[in-house]
Amino acid sequence: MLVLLSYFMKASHLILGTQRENPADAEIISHQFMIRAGLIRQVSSGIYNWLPLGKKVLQKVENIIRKGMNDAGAQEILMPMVQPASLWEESGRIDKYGQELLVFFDRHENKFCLGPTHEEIITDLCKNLITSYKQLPLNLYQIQTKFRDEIRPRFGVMRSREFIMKDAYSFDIDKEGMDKSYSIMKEAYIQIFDAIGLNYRIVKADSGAIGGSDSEEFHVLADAGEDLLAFSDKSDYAINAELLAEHKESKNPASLEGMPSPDGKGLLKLKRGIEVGHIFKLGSKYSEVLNLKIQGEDKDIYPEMGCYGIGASRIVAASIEQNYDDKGIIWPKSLAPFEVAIVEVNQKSKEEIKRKCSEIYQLLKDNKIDVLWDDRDKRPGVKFADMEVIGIPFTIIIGERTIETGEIELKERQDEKPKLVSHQDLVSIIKG
RNA sequence: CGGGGCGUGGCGCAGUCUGGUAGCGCACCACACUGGGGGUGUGGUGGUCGCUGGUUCAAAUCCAGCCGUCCCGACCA
Repeated sequence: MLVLLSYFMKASHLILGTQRENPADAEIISHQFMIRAGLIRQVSSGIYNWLPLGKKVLQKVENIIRKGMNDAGAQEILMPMVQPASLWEESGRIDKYGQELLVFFDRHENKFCLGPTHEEIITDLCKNLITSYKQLPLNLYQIQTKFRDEIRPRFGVMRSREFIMKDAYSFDIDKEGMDKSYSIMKEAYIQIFDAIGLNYRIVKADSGAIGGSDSEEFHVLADAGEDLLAFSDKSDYAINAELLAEHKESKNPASLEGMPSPDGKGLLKLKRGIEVGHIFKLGSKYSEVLNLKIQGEDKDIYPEMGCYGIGASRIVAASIEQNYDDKGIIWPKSLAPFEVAIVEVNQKSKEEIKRKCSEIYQLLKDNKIDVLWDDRDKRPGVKFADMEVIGIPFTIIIGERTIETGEIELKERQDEKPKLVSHQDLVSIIKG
């Protein structure tokens, strides 16, 4: 019996955690809907619990990233969240990161910090792991919780202190190799963000505190974005507006609108974006300062490194900022916590309704479709509203109206009314 | 760190000015009705009013200090 219950993904057994009212302290859309749809609950400023539905979405993001990285030849590892501060002293970044680095002491009075990023750890790891140039090129990545003690965390998981990030690090014998690793990662990122299915852009970026030369950012376009991006209306020139403003000296980014594009083609247009990915060429900065030296063909070399981040938890919020309506979240199919919901209407009056739900549920399961069966003893309006705020792409409605006809009512998230489809077509329509 | 809010059951709020038995809506539990867009009724559960100290016969309410949290700014991915 227990096996049977857990096998069925029924709403009556699932912690949905939906709320009818907006929490008072959530300002932006994604934060409001993430709480109302039962994805997250706040623990402390910039620190969140991920509830079952939120965790499911997050896992979908992670798996798309994982596949893209593996396909590109990167190897997954897991590094510790707790790092000895001595490594940060060695790299000289303990001061540069400053208060954003959360420092503490263990019982032996040794100084540690919570990892905001892992250049130090991975470089140190490779000192023992990589001994010959023949092992290069190499790309190692992890998907893990990061902690940055933000001055002002805000907007839910958009700018939180604790967040889930994929970070990858490449090692090459020379600059040409690094350039190649960088382009492979850029290509992998394009595949990953295409697979997620959000509207995004790649822009030139500032390499900031991470250091290094070339760097590009991947932005999900959304009005709530914290970054301003500048595009040429005639070419594919695109840059983080803040960086361009710096080059132009003391211009504020918003004033760039309508100015000539620096590549000489067309005029600049501005759009807001949420940074969800960032790729850097680091060079030998970290390998030198942390003394990662490996044997080359004829002499020792410091590997040329690159690092590549994707904000997994931020993507969840960014997706919502880009796709929502007054009823709630609208997920792309790639991220939806369930692909389809079955809403059981008027369930008490007829035994056939329950039987029909069970039959459809089984059909979908057999076709590997991720389905939620809303079997709760609630009024239809409540169920519809919940499925809509959660943002499930399809809803199948099973009730007295169609129980006799054999047809199935299928409603897409953004449609007002359901369509009647045949039993045979159901699976192919949902699979799209 | 500067400026501005807010802290009262899980959520949204009233009550604070003017001290006198902690309230409302939603959610939750039970029963009945209801049953295709957040339904109705009856009866319930649940709160040291952020914390500490002070004033007072009496403090959610007045005073002081502290803490938490949100927004704007500086900063940052």
